[in-house]
Amino acid sequence: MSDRGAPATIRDVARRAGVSTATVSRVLAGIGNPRTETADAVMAAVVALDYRPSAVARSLRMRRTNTFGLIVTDIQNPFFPELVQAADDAARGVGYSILLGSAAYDEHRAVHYLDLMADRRVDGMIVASSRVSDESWRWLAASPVPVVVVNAEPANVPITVITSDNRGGMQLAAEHLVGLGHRRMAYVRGEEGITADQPRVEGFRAACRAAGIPASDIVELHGNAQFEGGERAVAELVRSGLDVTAIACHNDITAIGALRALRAEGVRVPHDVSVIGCDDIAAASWVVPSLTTVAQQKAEMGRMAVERLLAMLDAGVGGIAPATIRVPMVLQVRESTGPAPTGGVRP
Amino acid sequence: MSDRGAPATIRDVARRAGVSTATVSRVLAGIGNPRTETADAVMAAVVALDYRPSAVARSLRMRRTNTFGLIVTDIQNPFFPELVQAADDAARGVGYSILLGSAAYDEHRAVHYLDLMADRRVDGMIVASSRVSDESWRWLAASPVPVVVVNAEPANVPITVITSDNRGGMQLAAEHLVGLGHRRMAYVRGEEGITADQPRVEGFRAACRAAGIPASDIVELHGNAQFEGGERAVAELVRSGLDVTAIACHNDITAIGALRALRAEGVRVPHDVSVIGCDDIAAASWVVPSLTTVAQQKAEMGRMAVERLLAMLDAGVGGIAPATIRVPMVLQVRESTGPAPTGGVRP
DNA sequence: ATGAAAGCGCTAACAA
DNA sequence: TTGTTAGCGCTTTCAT
Repeated sequence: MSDRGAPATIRDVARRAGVSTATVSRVLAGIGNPRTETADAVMAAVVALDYRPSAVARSLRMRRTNTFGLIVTDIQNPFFPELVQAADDAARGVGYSILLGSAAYDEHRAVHYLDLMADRRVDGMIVASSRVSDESWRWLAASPVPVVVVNAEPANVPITVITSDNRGGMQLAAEHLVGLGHRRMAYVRGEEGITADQPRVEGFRAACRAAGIPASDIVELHGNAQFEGGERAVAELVRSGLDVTAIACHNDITAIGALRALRAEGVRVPHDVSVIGCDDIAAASWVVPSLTTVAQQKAEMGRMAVERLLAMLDAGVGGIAPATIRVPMVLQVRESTGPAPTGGVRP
Repeated sequence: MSDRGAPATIRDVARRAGVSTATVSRVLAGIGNPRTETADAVMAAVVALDYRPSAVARSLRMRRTNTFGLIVTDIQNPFFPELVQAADDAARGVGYSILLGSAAYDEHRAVHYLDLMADRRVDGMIVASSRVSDESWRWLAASPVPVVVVNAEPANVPITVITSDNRGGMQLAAEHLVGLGHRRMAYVRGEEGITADQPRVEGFRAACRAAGIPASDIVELHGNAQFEGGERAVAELVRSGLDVTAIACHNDITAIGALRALRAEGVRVPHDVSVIGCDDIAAASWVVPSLTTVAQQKAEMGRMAVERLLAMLDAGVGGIAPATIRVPMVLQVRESTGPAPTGGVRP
């Protein structure tokens, strides 16, 4: 066998096969026309020694690591795992791996991973985190390694961005509700300053306006993009006696919090009030009633990010100009939305 | 500035500072007593060139990568992200990074990552996936790099294992239900062959037996550790008219499926029937009623796995004997369990 | 078709 | 205190 402490090196293989290291390298890479005899000897030695070429040494020599860095806002946020999986699939398919960093909503950690990935000489980076300082965005944009930003939109920085069409998505949501006859509605916003917050609420309002609904008929509530935020905001709304027939939420987690608050207050969904979310996380189809939502195409975005990176690598320096790609969202109708009741909230 | 194509190397720094590369290396590593003058010159050059030591070159030279591989069954399964985050936190704290692989329930992919991580010369591996062949387990156990297995129990292989006390956990669940007066109960099992399935159902039955409940009062149903499995199994149970006052489920996702089926059939939880899950995923507190469950200490396990790896590294070859560490589970009482009704399922 | 040798960027003896 | 030098394991000219 092999494993006597240190792993076998290419020299061990060469010696055992009675050839030079160059030949071993060539045979393994499928370069040139080695004599069958030679190739066989090499392969035999490889098997006998359980030889695995060191990716470390190869990276040093080749000046590429075949690795992409991927930084996400928070791997515990159910939005990200699907993106990560898709990116990894796409990368694996072309011989790349993903080095993952979860910033856990902390800017310092995001910076830590930025540094880490630079140190590790990743061949490209995907930054799917909005918790990044302007300074870091500029640093990234100026970096010689290809960078793709996902679901964040650094202002005034020339960098490639792939993002869901948040505005268009929430327009879809509003149109869906309006189509069901809703006119007096509430909108629970996400956290202040979060990238998607502004475009989403704007899209919602724009579609309402287009439908002839006065802006004053839309009441804005403040959530925090978390379960508790949605729960609290909607509980207060109900207790304050405001009568709306539909509630749109910044994201699914907020909407699920809203569902719970409505349930607690004895408001039936969708009979009395309709609820719509955004993102389409797994739990959206688990809750009762299951949540109508506008889905982000997470897998698609993960795949696109990797493909873009590969294209940039392929094109070399300055080959591909930074662009912003807006991925459409798609309406996912489930049980939590229905026709507007003719009376008020509590018939 | 710096970024003129290739990143600065230690030689660039040395030249600019007017010293040798060895001195740069020492100053940066804080070794020896460099003259202030020298140190200053080096640091100045480092800053000027935005020099970042190449982790690749360092790894080659040091024969360690400061990286741990972590393979999970499926990053999209809500159980894993918390484990991953905790492992990463623990690793980062001591200068290590985590190279993540999500096997997506596919044995081939698991093997792919095993190979990948061996090629990358990770300093240790955490395998949190039960979808690994016996052959791979043996290969891992024989590997010179430290390995810790999480939540899987390879048979007859000397390897370090950290696992939740599944048996004890489900005993807690049974005791909780029995304490509430339940005697006729159902248990929805997980997928056949899944590691935790057997111990969990055994623990449940053992506690029931200890409470004097005849085995025939416990009806076993077959799920698949997914939402649909729980939903289907429980829907059939209700329609077949079997009257139980409590349903224990292999995991939370199954239990959430069960909740939905009960709701659809008009069975009230916990008034008519109590439901208890296992794992404690985030969605357990989002559903209505929120789910009583037995929590796995995922973060704790992630942390322990890294600590163990570090200890093994520290101890050197054969320093620490393989052991199986069983982490206790903890009962998390929420809304889905309550006193057994005096009548049958439908009062 | 194959081998010798240089070198990727770093660290660690060993010298001075 | 600092410099010189020899690799770590691989790929790739350039010879042969």
